[in-house]
Amino acid sequence: MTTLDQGNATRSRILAAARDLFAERGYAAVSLADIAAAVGLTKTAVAYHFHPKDRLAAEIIAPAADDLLTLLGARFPGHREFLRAFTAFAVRHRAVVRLLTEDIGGADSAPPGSPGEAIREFGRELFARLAGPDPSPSTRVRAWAALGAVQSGVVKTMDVPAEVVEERLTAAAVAVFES
Amino acid sequence: MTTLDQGNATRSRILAAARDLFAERGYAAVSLADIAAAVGLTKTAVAYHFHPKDRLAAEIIAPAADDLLTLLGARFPGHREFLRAFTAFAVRHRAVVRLLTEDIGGADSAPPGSPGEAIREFGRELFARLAGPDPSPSTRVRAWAALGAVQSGVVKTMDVPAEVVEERLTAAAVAVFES
DNA sequence: CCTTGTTTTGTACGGCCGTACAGGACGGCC
DNA sequence: GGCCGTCCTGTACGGCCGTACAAAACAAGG
Repeated sequence: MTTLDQGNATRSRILAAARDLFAERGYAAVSLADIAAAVGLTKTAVAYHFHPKDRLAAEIIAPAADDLLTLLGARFPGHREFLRAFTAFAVRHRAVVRLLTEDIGGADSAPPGSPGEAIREFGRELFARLAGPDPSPSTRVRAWAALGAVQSGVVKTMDVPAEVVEERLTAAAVAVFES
Repeated sequence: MTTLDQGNATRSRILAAARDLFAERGYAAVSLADIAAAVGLTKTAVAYHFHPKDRLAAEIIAPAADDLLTLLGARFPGHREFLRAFTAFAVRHRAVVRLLTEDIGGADSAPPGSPGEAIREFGRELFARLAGPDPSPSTRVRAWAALGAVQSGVVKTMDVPAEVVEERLTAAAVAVFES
């Protein structure tokens, strides 16, 4: 805390820029140089603050991951309440939802122990929570469709007010799962 | 056609292997070496047949892109018929749907003229077709949710019989859009 | 047999990535 | 003043990517 925490400010700036870039291009498609250019630094400076690159993703995702963890830990009377809670979560963290679903968890080449491993676990757990144990093929399709509807609806409508998105998507998710 | 079209056979093998690898890992995450290893060749041999790498994606996508084009060219009495046709399309080409939606079209860094450019155009056109001209925020959310439901439902249930998926997903998509 | 064209290999290059390391600039503290 | 920790830069390395190019197998046709 020597230099009046000025470094901590740039840390936040890096974090914000990285979050935006990841949201629109995806994790793997954004290099340290890209982030550095967005903040006006060199890639080495970015690497100095976040070591290794995974820490960037981890730190950006952290709050969302916590929320998701409590969501998975809670119990719900039925699928409606669960879908309501999940949609609220997705809307609240819509800037990072793409990271949690597509990017990092997408490739199955993720080495064990990496953040991608935990994230794919999240996705499967979410599905299992919604579909229940030993789901039928039809239920599996419905569950994935419901999750996909929420994810797509959240990611593609960043400019729409959160309340509108949340309301519409809870209705949509429930409609899918009960179709 | 000198060597009895034996080369054309390996061409197909490469194509099939690449399609599978792309489907499970994504386009950018699969290298020529990976494909070559899957077919038992060197990456140079693969590069000989498909030059440059884009051609692989283009050739794999081609039939689906044609179908999509006719889908976009056709006229439908209402959104139900359109969603039914779109779901049928997605199920029929479910091995490459991921390529058309996530991977190539995902990054906005796609240089003009590349296949990614056309694919993102497809996605926007699809959305515009469903949402109609000058859609309200609510309609936008519903439209993206419906498309996302179909995509997710198709990609995540590769092992489920096509008829089941198609039937369930048309119902789901309609339910979303009418929610 | 010998040439021809296709297919596959081996080797090598340039580019971008994430990372390591040494050093410089700057403020706080003795 | 000297010293130290923080922040940032410059340079460089190794790795993987897609690609280019020369040369080797190889079947087919003269």
